[in-house]
Amino acid sequence: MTSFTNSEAYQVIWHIRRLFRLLAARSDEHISDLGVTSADRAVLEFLYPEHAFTVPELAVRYRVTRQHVQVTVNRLLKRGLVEQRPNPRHLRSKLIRLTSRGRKLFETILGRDQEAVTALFGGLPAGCVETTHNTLRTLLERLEGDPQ
Amino acid sequence: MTSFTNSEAYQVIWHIRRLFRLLAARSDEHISDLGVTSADRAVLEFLYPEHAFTVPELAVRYRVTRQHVQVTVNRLLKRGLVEQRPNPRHLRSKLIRLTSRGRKLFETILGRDQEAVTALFGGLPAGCVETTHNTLRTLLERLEGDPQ
DNA sequence: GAATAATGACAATCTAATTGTCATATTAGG
DNA sequence: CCTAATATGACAATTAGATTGTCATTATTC
Repeated sequence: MTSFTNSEAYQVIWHIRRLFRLLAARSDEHISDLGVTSADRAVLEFLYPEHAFTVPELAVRYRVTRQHVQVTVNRLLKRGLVEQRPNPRHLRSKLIRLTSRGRKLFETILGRDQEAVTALFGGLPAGCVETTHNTLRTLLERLEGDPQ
Repeated sequence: MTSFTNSEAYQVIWHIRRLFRLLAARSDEHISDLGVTSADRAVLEFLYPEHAFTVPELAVRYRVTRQHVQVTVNRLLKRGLVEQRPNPRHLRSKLIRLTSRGRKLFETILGRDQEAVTALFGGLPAGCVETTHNTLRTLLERLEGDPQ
């Protein structure tokens, strides 16, 4: 017998939706001057700091179509923020990873975010943040593990 | 001295982003057969169960442009899911509220969501959900209260 | 070695949302 | 009470992120 109400759980969902919109708006302000779109940013985030994935792999992780990721990755390649590396498991589909420029740029993004995050979370009891983190991670794992 | 790490706080943000995308996809599957878009849904959610707002008021709440809400509300009006009521504070700008059909429809949506939510949250300790709820609400209030 | 599947590229389309504009109605100030 | 400033609704064009569909080519598997 869990004793949280359905409405409480539902509100968590609702808050996630609202927070996303507000955070996205805030975050875009932070990084718009860097010429990085939120799609770019998502890919950079998956690759940071030293991960290497193929385009189709990124698409699976990001849960979008490979075509969409392809366009984003091509844009990042052109800007020299990511690079292709030989893929031992697949001759044609190269591994994508950050260049040092890309890593540096994403660290700039991270730094700005962290500032904002620090301000946003300031004064919250540590336990709350930890519990929230763990709860959200659990939800995420459940949703990701069961991709309908 | 708060003792959560910045990275922990940052992960909360990151999780919110990922959860939003997964939840949105999941939620859209639930309601797509009802002919309700996510914009429709957001408006219905604001009006449920008995709230009445003008279009500009809804736009402020939803943090989108009034033009966008206008289009959505017009669509809902045409479908008979919301209705206009005289506004004591403004002659021209009517109050929008749910019709009984709209309320019923949104309850269907709610019901489906609740099922999914129950499945998703099943087995989580009640305290975690409550703490998460409160933490997210606080973040939301901070972001909403300080609209840049 | 042939059949099947995966990849990259490209085009068209979609949806949620934005910005800009206009006429008109409404409100608030003098 | 009248005028100036503002708010509203309607409409058009555009944007961004993403989808679906298609095609040629390359890999993988049987």
